[in-house]
Amino acid sequence: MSKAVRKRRQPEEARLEIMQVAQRRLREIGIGGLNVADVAKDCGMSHATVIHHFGSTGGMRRALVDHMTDALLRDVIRRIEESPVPDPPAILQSLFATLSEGGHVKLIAWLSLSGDEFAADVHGSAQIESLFSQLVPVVAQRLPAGHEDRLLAARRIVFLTATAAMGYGLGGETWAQVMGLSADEAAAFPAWLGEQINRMWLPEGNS
Amino acid sequence: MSKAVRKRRQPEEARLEIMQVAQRRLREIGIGGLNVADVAKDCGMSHATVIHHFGSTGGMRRALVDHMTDALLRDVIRRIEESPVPDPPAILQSLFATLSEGGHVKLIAWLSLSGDEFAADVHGSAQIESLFSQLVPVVAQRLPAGHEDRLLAARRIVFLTATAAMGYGLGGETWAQVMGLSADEAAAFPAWLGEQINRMWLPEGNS
DNA sequence: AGCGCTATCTACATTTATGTCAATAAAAAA
DNA sequence: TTTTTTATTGACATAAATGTAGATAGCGCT
Repeated sequence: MSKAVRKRRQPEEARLEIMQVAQRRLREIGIGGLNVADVAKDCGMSHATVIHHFGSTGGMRRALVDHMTDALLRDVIRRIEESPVPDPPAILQSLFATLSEGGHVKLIAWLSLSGDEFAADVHGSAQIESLFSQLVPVVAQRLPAGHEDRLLAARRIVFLTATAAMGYGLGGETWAQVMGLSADEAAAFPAWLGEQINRMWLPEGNS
Repeated sequence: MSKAVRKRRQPEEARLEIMQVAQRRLREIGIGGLNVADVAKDCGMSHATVIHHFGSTGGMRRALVDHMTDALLRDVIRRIEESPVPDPPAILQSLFATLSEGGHVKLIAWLSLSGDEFAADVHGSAQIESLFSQLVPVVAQRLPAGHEDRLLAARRIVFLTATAAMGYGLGGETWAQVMGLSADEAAAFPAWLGEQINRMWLPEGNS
């Protein structure tokens, strides 16, 4: 056995690479892919190095939750901010697209299946709360006077968008297949949902 | 150490008890709760017994996927069948409630995070496909002529109900909190969604 | 060039999880 | 009762994952 050539990184670099590899493995392999040995191998380093940087396997996983939470947050914020300012339909479509994207849904699913393992880790909620507290009024402004409580209605619309996006990202293909939607039709679902939400901007009544 | 008093069960009984305990552990502890040693301890038996009945840890987990898939299927079918026959809103509310319920969402999340581990295990899809192929027309019949393709619209409505339910069950509380919905308001979300879907039965147009 | 720091490595130790086996006991059958 | 069957068990064996420690080598600094 010849001695391995060492690739020495800056600590931040190494941590980042490990996080990226781990995230990819969570997406492609699942939770079973998150052991130090295999993550390290994928990074081309020894598992001792991973432990050096994160202290333990649990440390690595907690760091990954943080990393992915930050990424989710950043994506939501970025996609919302770069959309034309007062255009709720576009904003909601962005939100849907962002949340249903593979990696983010895996994070949510992982958290929901991890018991209390990462209980204290939903930090950043302050940031995202302030984001939504800005977003909700924008949506509310477009609602007609017919709604008795426009703020509540806006919250519900955003909430619907978020839940549908997560469900869509989680088991969308499977359920689409089961209930007879073609792949194309399933892919068109977000746009259709957008239209339906648009209809909520119309006055209520006329049964 | 006194010898343990053995409780001898019928094999079916033992398997069922193990499945129930494992299912509860998946709900309450997460994937980490699905090792033979701890499941066995919760059942009050030795881990060798669990292996005797399922062959291996993987065997136990595969059996659990089957067990929970069957339960999901049974619940969906039962709740739909016991609702007043041609009442789409009630049926969709039932579907939502069933799918968003804790245990079932955990199954879906687990499958989505398990890579190919249970690839060949979505059996029963024949049953559930036939179920939805009956359900969709019932929904479609209530749609107004305004819809160019009522069957497609019905599929989308059912699909929306299913995806929203899963997202709601998966991360509902968290997102509700983040976007400023009170617990009560979040709990009222399914009913609100039902109303919105009802509005889809109204004629389109009048922008 | 020489020095210090530390990221990285290999090799080992430890812990945890899984799987095996022969003995045993509970229940059914004879 | 005796026999047969097999669910159950404890003790052991093995495998897999995690963690530890000392040595080393890459890189910045002087």
